[in-house]
Amino acid sequence: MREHGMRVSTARRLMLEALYATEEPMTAEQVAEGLRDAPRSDLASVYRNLERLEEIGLVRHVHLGHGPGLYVRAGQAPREYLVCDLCGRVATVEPHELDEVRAVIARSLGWAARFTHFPISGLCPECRAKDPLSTVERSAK
Amino acid sequence: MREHGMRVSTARRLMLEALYATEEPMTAEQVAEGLRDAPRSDLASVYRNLERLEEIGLVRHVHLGHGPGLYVRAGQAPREYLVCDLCGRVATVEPHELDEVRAVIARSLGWAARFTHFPISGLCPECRAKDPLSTVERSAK
DNA sequence: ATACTTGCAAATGATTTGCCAGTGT
DNA sequence: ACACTGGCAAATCATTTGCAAGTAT
Repeated sequence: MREHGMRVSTARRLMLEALYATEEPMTAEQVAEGLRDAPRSDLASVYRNLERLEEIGLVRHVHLGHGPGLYVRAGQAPREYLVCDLCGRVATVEPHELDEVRAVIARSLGWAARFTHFPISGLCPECRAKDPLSTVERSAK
Repeated sequence: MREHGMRVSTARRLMLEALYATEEPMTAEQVAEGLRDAPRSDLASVYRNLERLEEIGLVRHVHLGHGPGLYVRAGQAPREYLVCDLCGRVATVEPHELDEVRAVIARSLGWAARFTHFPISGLCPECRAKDPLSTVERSAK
C-alpha cells in the first residue's frame, strides 16, 4: 500500500485480514464485520477502502446475481465463477479449467474472456437434467 | 397477456411498443419515456409491469455493467452479449455464434451456458491488442 | 360490479459524498 | 505539523411496497 502513498491503518489491515482469510467473495457489510471490535466501523469507510484497495490490486469484486457486489482478495490466478439461473448455485473454478473455453472464445470471437467479474451463467448440471427444455427466462434472484 | 389473467392497459401496450421497437437493451427509465405522452407515467408502475411482462416471457433483462438493469424484448433466440472490461464496449451476437463455446462448456463443465443475462466479459479485440499483458483488475464502470 | 392496475408517497437497499475531527508518518 | 483517514450525517440511485383511487372486462 505504502508504495501507492496510502497509509497503513488498522481499519485497512483488518479489512485485508478478513478478505484474505478466505477465498469466499463477501459483501461490503461482511467485510465491515471484521472491524466490529475496532473502536468503530463505518460502511462508508469500508466502501472507500475497498475502492482504494481495488485500485492498487489487492482486492477485486464480482457480481454473482442480483444482490450487492461481492469482494474478494485479488491474486495472481483469480478464481472464476459460474452461477445457475435456476437454483442460484455458484460454482468456483480454477482459471485453468476454463482454458479451453477461453481458447474457443479467442479463436471464434477474438475476445479474451475472463469470468472473474461476471460469471458464466446458465444451468448447472442438476437443473439442466431436471428441467425439460427450460426456456429459462426466469432468473433466480 | 390475456392468457395470464393480465389486462391489456395502454401503459403496458406502450411499454411493449418501446421495447419491441428495438433490439437495444434499455433502462426502466427509458422504457418509461415511452409513456411520457400518456396521462402520466410512473417508474413504480413501469417496474411492476416489467416484472409481470418478464414473468410471462415477453421481456427479459440483462446486466451489462455497473449501471441499472437493462430490459429487452424477449424472443425465441435471444441475443447474447460481450462487454469489454477496459473500454466498456458492448458486443451483441446471435446465439449460434456461441454454439461452439456452449458446446465446450457443456462438455468440460457440464453446464448449459447462456450469455443473455450476464455477458461474457473480458477484453475486446482492440483492447486486447493495445494492452500489454493487462492484469486487468480495473473494470470500466 | 369486481378484480386488476395505476399514481403517489414513502420505504428499502446499496453505495457515494461532504465535512470535520482524528491519526499515521 | 501535514496530509491522509475515519466517523457521522445526509445525499443519491435503483428498485420495491402500501394504499386508495381509477379502469379494463
